[in-house]
Amino acid sequence: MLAYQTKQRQVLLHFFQAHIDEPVSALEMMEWLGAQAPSKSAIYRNLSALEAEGLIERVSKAGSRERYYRYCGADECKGHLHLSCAKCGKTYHMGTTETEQLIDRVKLDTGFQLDSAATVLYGICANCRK
Amino acid sequence: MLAYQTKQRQVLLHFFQAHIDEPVSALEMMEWLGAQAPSKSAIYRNLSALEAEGLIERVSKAGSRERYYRYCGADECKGHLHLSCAKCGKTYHMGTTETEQLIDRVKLDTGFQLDSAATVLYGICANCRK
DNA sequence: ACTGAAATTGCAACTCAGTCGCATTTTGGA
DNA sequence: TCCAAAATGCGACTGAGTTGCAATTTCAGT
Repeated sequence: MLAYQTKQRQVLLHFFQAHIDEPVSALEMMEWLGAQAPSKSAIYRNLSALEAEGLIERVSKAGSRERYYRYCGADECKGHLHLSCAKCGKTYHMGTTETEQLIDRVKLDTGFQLDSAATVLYGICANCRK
Repeated sequence: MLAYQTKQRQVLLHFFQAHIDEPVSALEMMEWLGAQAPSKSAIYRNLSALEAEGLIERVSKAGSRERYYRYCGADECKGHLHLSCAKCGKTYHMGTTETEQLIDRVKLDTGFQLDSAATVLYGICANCRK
């Protein structure tokens, strides 16, 4: 009933793990994987499945016609927040301590249990501000 | 060269203003606007233009084939953060004071200048947690 | 308010990312 | 090893979004 461990699924997961924090589209995966890429249908079906399982997450990409996904299953993505610079596009990581403090703050202020893996903070990074 | 004030553009902006914090797609707009809706091309072209101008923003909508946009130009959207509940889908507003404190915290911790209008915090709201 | 160039609209044809049906192959538990 | 459930690959299809172009609208300059 759920999630057979197929070669195609592995290929996609490995690709995501090799591109942590980098939003990727199905077409991009096909291009970079080349001959190793699963069939078009397998890719799209696996992306939907992985999204439903919460292993990857859809992210907005202004202007693009394609769907972009980001890997969220890695330990690197748990326990801290992501900061995405609107200017240079780079993704930064907030420290785990600071993240916990922020989550506690939000919970105290609003009663809201923040999901650090699903949330991305947008703004301008220190480099681009100066 | 930039942004004529056309009836079609107004209709879309008014629609967004009447649906603050509710992500909307082009097809939904057409359906709800009915006869008052601009042509398909005008809608899509205006959505792209408004996005480029920063008046609206694309948001992820899991599983959907359509593009969803959220209005960010309103004063209601400036100066405070949005909290989106992953369970019930409702959007909550963080108080302006709490938002400012949080922005300051992030800047101190990471040097990152948070854009409150562009950022949405995901998690579970107090109601859905109990 | 008249004029005209630039911007926008509406239509219809088109594009192409994503979906679907189905025969074939793979997976993993009994 | 056996086999039913699940996944793959192919190819045809769908439909959200795009584009070319003639007609219309906007708005600054007069």
